[in-house]
Amino acid sequence: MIRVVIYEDNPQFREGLTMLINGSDGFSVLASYKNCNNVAEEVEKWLPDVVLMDINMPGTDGLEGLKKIREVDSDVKVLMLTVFDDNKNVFEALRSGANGYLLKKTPPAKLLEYIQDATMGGAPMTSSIATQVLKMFQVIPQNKNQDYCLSERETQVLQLLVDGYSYKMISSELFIAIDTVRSHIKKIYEKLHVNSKSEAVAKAFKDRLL
Amino acid sequence: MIRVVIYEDNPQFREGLTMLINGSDGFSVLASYKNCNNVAEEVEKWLPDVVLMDINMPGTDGLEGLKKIREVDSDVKVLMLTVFDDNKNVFEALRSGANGYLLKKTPPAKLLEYIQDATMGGAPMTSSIATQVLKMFQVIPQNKNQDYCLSERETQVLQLLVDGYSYKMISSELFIAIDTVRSHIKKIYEKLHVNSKSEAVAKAFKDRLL
DNA sequence: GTCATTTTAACATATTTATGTGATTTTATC
DNA sequence: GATAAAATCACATAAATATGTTAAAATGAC
Repeated sequence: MIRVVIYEDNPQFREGLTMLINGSDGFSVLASYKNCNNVAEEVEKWLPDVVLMDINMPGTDGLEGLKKIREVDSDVKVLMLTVFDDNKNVFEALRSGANGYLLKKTPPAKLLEYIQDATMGGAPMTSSIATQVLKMFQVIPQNKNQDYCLSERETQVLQLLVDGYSYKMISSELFIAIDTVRSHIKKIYEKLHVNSKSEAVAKAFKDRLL
Repeated sequence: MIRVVIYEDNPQFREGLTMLINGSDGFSVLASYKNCNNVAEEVEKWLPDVVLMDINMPGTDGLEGLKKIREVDSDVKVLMLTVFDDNKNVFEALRSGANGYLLKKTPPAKLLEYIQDATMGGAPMTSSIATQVLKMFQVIPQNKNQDYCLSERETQVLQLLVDGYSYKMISSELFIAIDTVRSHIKKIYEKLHVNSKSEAVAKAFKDRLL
C-alpha cells in the first residue's frame, strides 16, 4: 500500500486527487492539506511514502514546503505538481531534492504510474519537464580549457592574486624580489589579454584557470 | 514514418534493434553503423529523425559522435544507449545535447515509445537515469545568499568592477563623479570585508553576488 | 654547446587605487 | 516633518599598480 499526503490549495483538484488515489488499488491518501504552513509536523506525523506537492499555494508555497520537508525527512518521495513548466521553479525544486516534477494536466492513469515509480526510486517527470531539464544541462559551459600557456610560476602567481595577495605579499611568499613579481604579472597580463589585476582575477574565475 | 539511424558496435544487438524497429508500424531503419568514424557525413546524408547512439564503441565513441552530430545538425534527435548508468557519461552526454538517455535493457515496447517520444520533442530517460540526473542537481550549491546588504547602486558598481572597469570608466558609465565612485567602492569594501578591487571581484565570484 | 624559454632582477614613471575626512542632496519610512 | 539610509561630490595623500626597457642566470630540449 502506497501512502500519500497531498498539499493542494484548490479544493476541487484536491478532492479529485484524493478520490482518484483512494479509488485505486494499492494507493491510499492519509491526509490532504490546503497549505504548507505546518508541513514539517504533518509529514513527521503521517510518515507517508509520497507527498504530492502543489507549487503555487498561498502562504508557504510548494518550494518552501519541499525544503521544510527535507529538513526533517530525506526519505519521503516528494512529487511536485504545477500548471506550468516554469524553468526557474523546476530548477529550484530539483535542486532542493524533489523526486519528480509533474504537470497537473497529467492524465490520472499516468499519475498513479508516476507515484508508483517514485516509490521505487525513480524520478518521474512529464515529458515537457524532462526537456526543460535537458536544456538546463546544455547551458552549462564547457571547461573552456583555453590554454593560455601559463608557466608553472605564472600559475602560482595568478593563484596568489586570486587569493587577494598584493605584489609585496607575493614577493615575500615566494621569496623573490617585488620586481620579479611585476615581471611575472606583466607576462600573465599579456597571456590573458588583460591589463589589470582584477581583470586577471575575473578571468581566472570565468575560465576556471585554477 | 519515423526514420532511424543506428550506431552500435555489437552485431547481434545492432541486428536486434534493426529488426525490432523495421518490424514496427511507423518506424524504419535507414542505416546502421558499427562505429562513428564518419558520423557527420552519414547523418547529413540520411537526415534521420532519430539517431540511436551506443556510448561504448571502438574508435570514435558515442559521446564524440554526438558532438560531431551537433556540429552539423542541431535538429536530429539523438538518443544515447548504454549498459550502465554511469554518472559521468550521463552528464557529458546531456551537456552535449543528447535528447534522451536509455539503458540497453529497456524493453522493446518501451524503446519504441521512447523513440516516438523523442520525435515529439520529449526527453525520454529510463528511470534510473532520471534519478541520476536529479542527483546531479542536488550537488549544485545554494546561492549562499550571504546578504552583504549591498544597495542597488553598490551592486551596480561591483558589477562594473567585475567587468574590469576602472574608477574612471565607471564614473563615465554611470555619469557620476569619480569621487562618488570612490565613495561607493569604499562602502562596498566595508560591507564585503575586503580592501582591494581584486579581492572584491574574487568575493563576488565566490559568493555568486552577481 | 647552442637555442629557446623561464625565472630572476633593476630602474623609471605615470596612473590607479586605497584611505581619511567632511558635506550636500535624494529618497524612503514612520 | 523628523529621521535614517543612500547617493552624491570634493580635497588630500600614501600606497599599490601598470607599463616600458633591459638583462643576467637557470633550465630543458635538440
